[in-house]
Amino acid sequence: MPIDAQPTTRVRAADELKQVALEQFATVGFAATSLQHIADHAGYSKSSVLYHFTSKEALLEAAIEPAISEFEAVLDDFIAGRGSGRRRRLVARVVDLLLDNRQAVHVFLIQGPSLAELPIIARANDAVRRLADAIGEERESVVDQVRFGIGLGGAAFLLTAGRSFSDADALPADDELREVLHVVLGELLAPGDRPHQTTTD
Amino acid sequence: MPIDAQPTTRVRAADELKQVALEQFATVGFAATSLQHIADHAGYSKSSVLYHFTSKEALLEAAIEPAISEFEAVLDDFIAGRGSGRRRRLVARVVDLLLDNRQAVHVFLIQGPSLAELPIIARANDAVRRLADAIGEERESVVDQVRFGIGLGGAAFLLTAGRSFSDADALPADDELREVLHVVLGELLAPGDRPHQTTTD
DNA sequence: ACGCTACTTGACCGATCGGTCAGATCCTGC
DNA sequence: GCAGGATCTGACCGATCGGTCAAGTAGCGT
Repeated sequence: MPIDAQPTTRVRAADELKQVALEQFATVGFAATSLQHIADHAGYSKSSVLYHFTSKEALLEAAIEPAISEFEAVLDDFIAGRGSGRRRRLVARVVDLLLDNRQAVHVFLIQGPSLAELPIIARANDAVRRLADAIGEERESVVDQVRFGIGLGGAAFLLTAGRSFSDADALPADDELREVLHVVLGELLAPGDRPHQTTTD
Repeated sequence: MPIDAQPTTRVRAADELKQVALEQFATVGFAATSLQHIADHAGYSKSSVLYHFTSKEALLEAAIEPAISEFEAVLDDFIAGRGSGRRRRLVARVVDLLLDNRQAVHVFLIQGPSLAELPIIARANDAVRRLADAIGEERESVVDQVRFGIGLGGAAFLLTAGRSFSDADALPADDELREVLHVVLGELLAPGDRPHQTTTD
C-alpha cells in the first residue's frame, strides 16, 4: 500500500515483472519459464523485460535475492547463537521466512540443485549446506540430520508444489498454517527441547 | 552385471536411454533436459532416441510409469485396508518405494505440479491427491495433514534434491537410510501408533 | 518549444528445441 | 549370398529460446 498514489510508474514495471517472474519460476520452473511468457503474463513485451533486467538470470537474482539474504541472516544468527532455545528460535524464523517467501524458497531450495550453475543459486545452496553442516556438527545422529532435511524440504514442498495436491479449502489461512508449521517443524528441527505447546514465552 | 552375456542389444538401448533420461529428468528437470542432452549422455544420436521412443513425453512415461504403478498399488492397498497397523504398513512401503525409485518419485512428486499437463504426470498427481484425501478423511486435524505433506515431500526432497546439500559421506548407505526413514516417516505419517523404536536397531 | 532521459517496442540474430525423413548399416533367416 | 526387418544416423524442418539494436514515444526541466 504505497502512500504515493502514482509510484512514478518507473519502479512499478520492474516490481511487477519481478513478481510475475517469481510466480512463474516457482510454479513452472526457471528453465521452463520463457521471457516471452513472463512478458505476456505481465502485459509487457519481451524487450521491456530485458530493458529492466539485463538477462533472464538477472531477473531471477532480483526476484529471489532478498529472500536469500534473509535466509543467510537467519543462518548466521543460528550459527553465532548459543543456548537451548537456539533451535526453537531457528524454527520460528524459518517458518516466517517460508511463509513470507514461499516462491523464492521453492526456487532456491527445490530447484536449487538443478540450477547450481547460476551464481545466485550457488550462494543459496551454500547457505543451505552451511545450515546442514551446523545441524550435523551439533548432533552427529543420522536420524537428526534426516529429520532436518525432511523438515526443511518438506515444508518448502508443502507450501509450494504440495499446494496443488490438496483442495483449496484444505490448507487454511496463513495464521493457522504458521502455528501448525511451528509445531511440526519444532518436532523435526528441535527434537530435543519440547516447548510444552508454546504459549509464546 | 547381467547373466545373459548379450542381452540381444535390442532391449539394452531402450533401457539405457530410459535410465539416462530418468537421471537427467530427476537432476536437471524434465523441461531443462533436451533430447540431445540425453542422446549425448547415453552415447546415441538424437534420432536414435526418437526411434525407440516416439516423443520426449513418451520417454518420460516409459521411465517413470513403473514407479507410478507401484505407488498406485501402495495407495490402493492403503485405501482398501483397515486396522491399526495400516499406517505403519503404508510407511514401510512408501519408504521402500522412495528408496527404489528416487528419481522417478522426484519427477512426479517434486516436479509434478509443473508438469500436470502431461497425462502420465496427471495420473501420478491424481494418485498423490487421493492419498492426501485418504489421510485427510481419516483424521481431520490440520496438523496431521501437514505432517503427512511434510513427510512425503520432505522424504522425496531429501533423497533427490537434498542429496547435493550434504557431503557424500554424510548420507550413509541405503540400509541405514531405510531404517532412519522408517523412524522419521513413522513419526510423521503414523503419529498415532508408536512402534516402540522397532526392534532391530 | 526544446532537448534529454526513461521507457517501450518490433524486427532481427544465432542457437537450440522437439520432431520428421530418407538413407546407411547391421543382423538374421533362408 | 541375398532379402528384409531392426537399428542407427545426419540432414533438415518450423518453432521458440535468450538476447541485441535502432527506432520510436512519453514525460519533465528549462
